[in-house]
Amino acid sequence: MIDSKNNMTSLHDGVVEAVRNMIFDGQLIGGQRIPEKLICQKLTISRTPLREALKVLASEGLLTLLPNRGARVNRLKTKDVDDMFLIMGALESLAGELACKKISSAQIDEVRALHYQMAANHKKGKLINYFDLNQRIHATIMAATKNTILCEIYALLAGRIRMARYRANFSQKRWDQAMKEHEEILDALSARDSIRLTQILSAHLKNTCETVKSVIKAEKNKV
Amino acid sequence: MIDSKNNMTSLHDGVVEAVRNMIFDGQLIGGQRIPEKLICQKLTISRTPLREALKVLASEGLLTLLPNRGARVNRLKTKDVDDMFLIMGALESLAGELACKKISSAQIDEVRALHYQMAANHKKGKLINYFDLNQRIHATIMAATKNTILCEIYALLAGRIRMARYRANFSQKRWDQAMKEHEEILDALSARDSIRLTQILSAHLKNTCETVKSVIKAEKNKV
DNA sequence: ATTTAATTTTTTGCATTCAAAAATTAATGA
DNA sequence: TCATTAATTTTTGAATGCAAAAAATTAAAT
Repeated sequence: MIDSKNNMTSLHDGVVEAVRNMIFDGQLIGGQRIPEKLICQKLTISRTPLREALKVLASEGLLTLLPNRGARVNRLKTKDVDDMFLIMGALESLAGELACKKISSAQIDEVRALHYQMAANHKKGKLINYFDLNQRIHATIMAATKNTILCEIYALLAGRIRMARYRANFSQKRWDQAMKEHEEILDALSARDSIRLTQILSAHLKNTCETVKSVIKAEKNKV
Repeated sequence: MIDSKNNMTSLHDGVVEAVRNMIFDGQLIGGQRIPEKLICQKLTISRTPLREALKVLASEGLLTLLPNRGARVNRLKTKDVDDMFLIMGALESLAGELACKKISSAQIDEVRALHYQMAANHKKGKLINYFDLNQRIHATIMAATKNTILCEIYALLAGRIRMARYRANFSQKRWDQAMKEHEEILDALSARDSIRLTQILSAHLKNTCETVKSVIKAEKNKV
C-alpha cells in the first residue's frame, strides 16, 4: 500500500511519500482540505503517522496547517512561481557549471538515455511520461554536481512546481520548443560546455515558467 | 515555557522552534542522540508533539532519524559546509541583485541600524550578540527581495550553518575583517550598487565559510 | 576474568483515547 | 420562510497505552 517493497524502514517516510504523490498526481487539489480520516483509511494507518507527515509536508511548503481546522493543500500562486523560478534559475546556473566540471561519461550516457526516452514520449504525445522523464533529466544533471544539498533544495522547489505541472496541457508548439531546448541541453552537457549549458538552461527555465503560469491562469478562469 | 507569549497558535510550532534553538545554542550537540523523554519533561509536553517536531527538523536537515533508535543531531561535515556555501553564494548573489532593485529607504535604514548595533557588539567583543545581529542583517537583505521562498530557503541553510557557528571563536583579526566587509556591504546597499554588493557578499561569504570550516576542524581535533 | 547468554529495563513506533474546537444539523421564534 | 440559537456530530490536538525493538544489566560458562 504505502511501500510495496519489502524492507520498509519507517512508516513515516512512506506516508510522506504517499501523501506527496497524492498531491502531485492531483488526488489532492490546491485549496482543498485534507480529510485525515479518509487518508488514514486509504493508507490503512492511524492518525499519528499521518499527522507527522502533514507537518513535514507543511514545512516543505506543499500544505498549510490551520490551527484547529486541519491541513489544506497550498494553491500555487503566480507570485510563488515567479519567486521559485528566480531561485531555480540561480540554482540551475550553479548546477550547470558544477555539472560540466564533474559529470562522468557514464552520467552523460544516463542523461542521453533519458533524453531519448523522453523524445519517444514526446513523439507519442504521452505528456505524463514526458514530464516524468523531464524531471529525471534535470535531477540527474543536479546529481552530477555531487552537491547533495543542492539536489535536495532543487527537488523541493521542483516538487512545489509539480503541483500545477501535471495538469498542464501546453500547446504542441511549446512542447516542440521545449523538446528542442532539451536537445541543446544534451549537446552542451555532452560537450561539457558550461557557458552554453547555463544559457540554454536559463532559457528553458523561462519557458517552463511561462507554461506553468499559464496553467495557473487557465485554472483560475475555470473556477 | 515553549511560547511564553499568550496567543500560542499551535503547540507543534512552538516545539519545533524550541528544539531548533536547543540545537543552535548547543544544548543538543552534533552526533548526540536526542532523549525524547528528557526533552518532553523539559518542555512539559507529551511525546506526540515532540516526535512531530523531530520529523520536521529531520526534513530540514538538522537531525537524522534512525529507525528504532531515535533522532541524532547531525554533525556538520566540511563537505556539507562547502556544498551549502556554494548554494548560499548563488542565493546571495540573486538576493543582492533583487535587493538593490527593490529595497526601500526605510529598509536600508533598518539594515544600517542593525549594522551599528553589530559594530557596537564587535567593539565590546560580544560574539553571540554579534552573530545574532549579523544573521539579522543578512535576513533583512533577503527580506528586501520580497521573495518569500528565497528567504525561507536561505534561512534553512543559515540554520544548518548556525549549528557550528555558535561555537566559533575566530581570531580578532578575522572578526575585524568581517566587520570591515560588513561596512562595505552597507555602503553598496545604500548606493543600491548591485554589482559591488554581490561582489562583496561573495567575498564575505567565502571568509565566513573558511571560518566555519576551521571551527569544525578544531572540534574534530578535540574529539 | 572475560566472553556469551539470558533477563530486565528503557526506548521507540504507532494505535488508541479523550477533551476541546469546529462543523453540521435540528429546533425555535419572528 | 428565514434567520438564530441550541443540540449533535465530526474533526482536531495532544496525552496515554501497548507491543516490538534496542540497550543495559545480570547470570552463567568457559
